[in-house]
Order: sequence, then structure tokens, then C-alpha cells
Amino acid sequence: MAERAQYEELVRQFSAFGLVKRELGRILPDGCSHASAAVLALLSRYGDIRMGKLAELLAVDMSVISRQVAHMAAQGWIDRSPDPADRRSRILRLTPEGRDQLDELSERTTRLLADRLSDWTDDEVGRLIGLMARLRSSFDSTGCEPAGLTAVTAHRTPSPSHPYASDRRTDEGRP
Amino acid sequence: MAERAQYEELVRQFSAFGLVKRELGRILPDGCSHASAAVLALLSRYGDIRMGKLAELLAVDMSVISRQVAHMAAQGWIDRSPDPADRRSRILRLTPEGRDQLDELSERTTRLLADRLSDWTDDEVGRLIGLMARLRSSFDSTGCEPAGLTAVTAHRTPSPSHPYASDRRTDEGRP
DNA sequence: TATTGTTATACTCTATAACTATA
DNA sequence: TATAGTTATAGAGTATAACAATA
Repeated sequence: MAERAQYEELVRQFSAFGLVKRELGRILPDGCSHASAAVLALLSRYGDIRMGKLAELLAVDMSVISRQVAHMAAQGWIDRSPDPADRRSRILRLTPEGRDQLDELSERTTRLLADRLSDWTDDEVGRLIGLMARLRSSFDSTGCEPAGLTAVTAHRTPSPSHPYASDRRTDEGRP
Repeated sequence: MAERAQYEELVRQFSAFGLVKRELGRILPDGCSHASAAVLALLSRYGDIRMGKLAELLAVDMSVISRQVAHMAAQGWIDRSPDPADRRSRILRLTPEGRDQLDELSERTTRLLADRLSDWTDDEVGRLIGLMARLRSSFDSTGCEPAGLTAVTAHRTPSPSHPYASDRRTDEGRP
């Protein structure tokens, strides 16, 4: 259990993280926002999924996904076909254009990170990935671990790949 | 130097971090956004500073600070007095109400983090702080920038007083 | 009635550009 | 001319609430 000063410093790092996100945002291709990039990556990883599932994976409201996905469909990056089994739902699928976009995205972010983190070791990057994954998992009330490498093969399973999964439901500390 | 797959995973963790930020945002007091909280913390740490300095510390455009600070002054949390030495400038100072607000803020975030990170050790939290500090530093201090990227003014900051300070250009965060 | 998704509205954060007032 | 700050505008991300279609 950490102390108050440490938590305050952690929060400060959280807010400073905005700079990193903004820098990454500057290299995004036209029409492709952070959110679009995240959706492309998830579709590539999980295959054809429904909007609700996507909202769950990204931990945002479905209205957010709905608008986002509409934009991406207009760009030609994804298909939205009605689910034959439940006509309220729509199945999302990456188009070839979507894959191209994802490749371009991956190319650009890799180049930027390789430059900025050129003095980081493989191991250090791995540690940051691990800690951020665990942080997210500590904050995720669903117990799932949607976007982490540690859960690549198992987004439905209760994250067996690390010993820190949290199923706590307490709302302590919330208004 | 890490590999492409690792960089891609890192970017995924970055986007997943949004959830953490949103959760933290939910406990903020009325009228006090993430941005306000960050400004309060910086004013408390650095004392009376000018708007430009604040913009530099937060790595955002001054127009952003201007609006933010206007809101905070309206709330009574900060004073904006003209700088006698340069009447174009304004010196920002925390009011007693601003301190109270910061205390309340600190109380709430500490409670939330203590709950969510209850199974993290002191050392683990410290490692995350160190790695995020280094990440930030890697993104605002690089001499060579990839084509098409806007330079972010590198800044030197005074050494803060506690052991988890973030702005130093040290090897903190490295093993 | 409950669930899936859509749309409308509002609020925050951010950057650019045009503006002012000093220097 | 150059700098410190302000304001207007635009765009992205998010949440809530009202709504439609289907289960």
C-alpha cells in the first residue's frame, strides 16, 4: 500500500501523459483519429464483432462507438452488416481498405516510438506495458482485460495470465 | 531497442489508459476538471508563476491556459496580478480557497487510488511513476524529431521536493 | 419489457489564428 | 518588430437522454 504523496505524484504523471498522447495524435493519417485507430486495432485482433462488444472492449458508451463507427464506415474502413441472428445488432468487419489504414498507422506509430524511445531497452518497454496493463485492469470493473497483450488469447477469461486481476466492486472513494 | 509488435502493444496500452483517466474524472469536485486540478497542483508546487510558464509546464498552448485560468479565477481559486516588472504578464497565485480545493482533490484521488491500487506495492507504484516520468521525458526532450512533427519546447524544471518528482532529466525509471 | 443501436445535445480539452497591450 | 496574454472558432472525445427497431 502506497502513501498519499506517492498517489499524488502518480496522478501528476497521469496528467502529464497528455503530452504523449498529443504527440502521437500528430502523426495520425487524415481522417483517422486515436479512436479510429483503436477500433481498427481491435477489429483486427478480435475479428468480426458487434458494436456492443466494441463499446465494452473500449470501455466507453455505445453512443460513442456508434458515431465513431459511422465515420469509419463512411471512410470505407469497416463494414456494418446486420446480424442474421439478431437483427437489432450489426456485425463489424474490417475492409481491405481498413487493413491498409491499420498498416499505415502501425508503420507511423512504430517509427515515432522507435525514435522517441530509442534509448529504452526492450525490457523497459515491456515493463511499462505490463504496469499499464495492470493499471487498467485495476480500474476495470468488468474484470476483463480487453486491450492487453497479456490477454491476447483470452479476452473472455478472467485474465489468468497475471496474478493481479481484481474483481472488486467497491465504490469506496466515489461520490 | 524494442520491436514493432512491442510498440504496437504499447500504443494499445496508451489508448486503454483513457479508462483510467475517465474514472479519475468522475470523482472530481464540481467545476473542477482534470485541467484545473493540474493547474492547482502546479501552482502549489512551483509557487507564483506566469501564464507562459504554466503553459510550458503543461506542454499546452497558452490559449488553453488562458481560458483555464480565467475559469479558475472566476471560481476564486487563483489570483491573477499584473507583473510589475512586465505589465504584459500576469502572476498566478493560489488563493486560500484554491488550497482548500487542492486538499479536497488530493483527498478524493488518494481515496480512489488507495482503493483501486490496494493490491499494488509501494515499489510497484513507484516503478510506474518512474516509467511514466521517463516516457514523458522521452517525448519532450528529444533533439531529433521525425519529419512532420512539431517540436515541443523542451523545458527545464526546478527539482521538486519529494522523492517521486517527475521533471528531472535523470535516469529515474530505469532499473 | 428489455436490449441494440442511433441521434441530439452539452461539456471538456486542444490548436490555430486574429487581436490587444505592452516591450 | 517581438512577446504575453486574450478571444473566437473549430474539431475530437465523452456522457446523458430520448428515440427506433427488434427481441
